Amino acid sequence: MQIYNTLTRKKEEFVTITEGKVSMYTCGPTVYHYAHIGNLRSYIMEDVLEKYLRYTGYDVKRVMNITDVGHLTSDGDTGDDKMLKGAKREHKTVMEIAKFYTDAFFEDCKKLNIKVPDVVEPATGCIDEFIKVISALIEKGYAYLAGGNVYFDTSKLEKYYVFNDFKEEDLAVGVREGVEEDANKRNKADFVLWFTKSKFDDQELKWESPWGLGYPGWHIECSCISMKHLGEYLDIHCGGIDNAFPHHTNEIAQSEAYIGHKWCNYWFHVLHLNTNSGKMSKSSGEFLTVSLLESKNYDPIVYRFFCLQSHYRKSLVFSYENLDNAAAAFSKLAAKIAQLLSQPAGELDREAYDKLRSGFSAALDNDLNTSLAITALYDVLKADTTPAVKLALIEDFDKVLSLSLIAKAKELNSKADSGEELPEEIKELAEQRKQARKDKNFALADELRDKITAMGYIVEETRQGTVIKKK
RNA sequence: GGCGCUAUAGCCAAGUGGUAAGGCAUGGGUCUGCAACACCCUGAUCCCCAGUUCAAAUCUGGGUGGCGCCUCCA
Repeated sequence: MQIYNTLTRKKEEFVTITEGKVSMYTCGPTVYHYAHIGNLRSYIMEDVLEKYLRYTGYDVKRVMNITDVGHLTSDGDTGDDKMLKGAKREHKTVMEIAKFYTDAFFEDCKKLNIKVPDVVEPATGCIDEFIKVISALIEKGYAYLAGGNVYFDTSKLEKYYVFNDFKEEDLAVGVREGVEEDANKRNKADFVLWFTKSKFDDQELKWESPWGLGYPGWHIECSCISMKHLGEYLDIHCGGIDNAFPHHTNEIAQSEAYIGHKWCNYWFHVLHLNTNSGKMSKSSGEFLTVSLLESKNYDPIVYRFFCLQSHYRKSLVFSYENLDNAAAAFSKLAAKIAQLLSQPAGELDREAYDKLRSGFSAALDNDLNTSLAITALYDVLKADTTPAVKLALIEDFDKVLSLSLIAKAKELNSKADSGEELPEEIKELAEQRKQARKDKNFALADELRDKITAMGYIVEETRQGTVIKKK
């Protein structure tokens, strides 16, 4: 499979360190608030990547962290730990907040058919690891103490800016509001490994360390958690594009300084979901969550479908118009499959099956082109072959796409068949309407249809007669 | 200011040198008491300029617009 590697800025053949095995690390969520659907776009695309790797036969071990410490400032916030702020906002303790939003995150994942990674590790569970790695970095001369904090010395590296051709003097320090230059740093690009002193001193979570009571810097957690579970050699590291610098750059710096050799071969970055006014964030604009979409009667899977229709390396604009577009396409797909299910299945033609399947693989082999993979799905539906072949392929594709298409189709069919389960009241109205139509009293028939619709049911005339189903 | 990504029909989007896939929406039609469903038909020379080539949406150079990052936002 070909995959774009941010490290080389090229599409490359994906070759793993150990044949047949993939070690995969994903930057997990911060758990001081709900994830918004832009965050979730990354997790959806990474889920597709993981599932496709498995689909092609790899044995994948995937690790994800949960950031429950160390997020200090944020867009809009001018102080306070974000976790602490969340805790204050909701009158809960920091760990309760973390637990609450971690659960909420995985709830969202479940609704979006995102598989839970093999290992999920909260940062607060790995403090000893952090201390061990930071100590070693100091010993090796890659880190120094200043003003009570431990800093990583980026000048000790041959190449620090691995993703961008930044020149140190071009970095605009403090472009972001609320970010000030730290006078303790020897070099502009140095970053904190361990805090004991910061401008945000009302930290609730602090741990003992050789450098005093404090808490870890933001970047160290991903390096340590990854190495703890996946060892010193990593095949692929995933995350949102905004993490490339400085987060991932710093991860590479500290990891490779620690282990003394190249750490990760492939870097997979998902571009942002934007609104008309720019990047979606937790603090500006409408806070778009999965539950908000649900409250507007969107099936969460429709959002997954929406993401899949685009490519992970393209920024995608979210609007309700675009989501409606996806919703319409999705329900048409489900309806087509529902039709297939009610037909005689016929023979499973192996040749036709293999040919159509190869179209799907070719799409995903090419840098995870999900948009083309969806087209491959449409090709299956249009193909001149038996329902048996089509359904088998749809089921096969769904191991990767995870759109639950067959289940949705079955649901449609069962709704259509479940005339018996309609409330008496509805059945009564339907009977009256049937009689009205027989009498050619269409005004009354329409009135009755409106009544049934108002009660939450849909009335349709099909070739098999009138069908009433729940909305 | 620096660095990077990107620009194809109303919208999502494929395309990696040989004369523009697919989906949604729109419009027209078949079916229907009507509506919906379903089915059929329907649209762009690819941001602009210059160049390379027999041939460019695809390569090169220069513009313009959008997005991201620049030290704790996926």
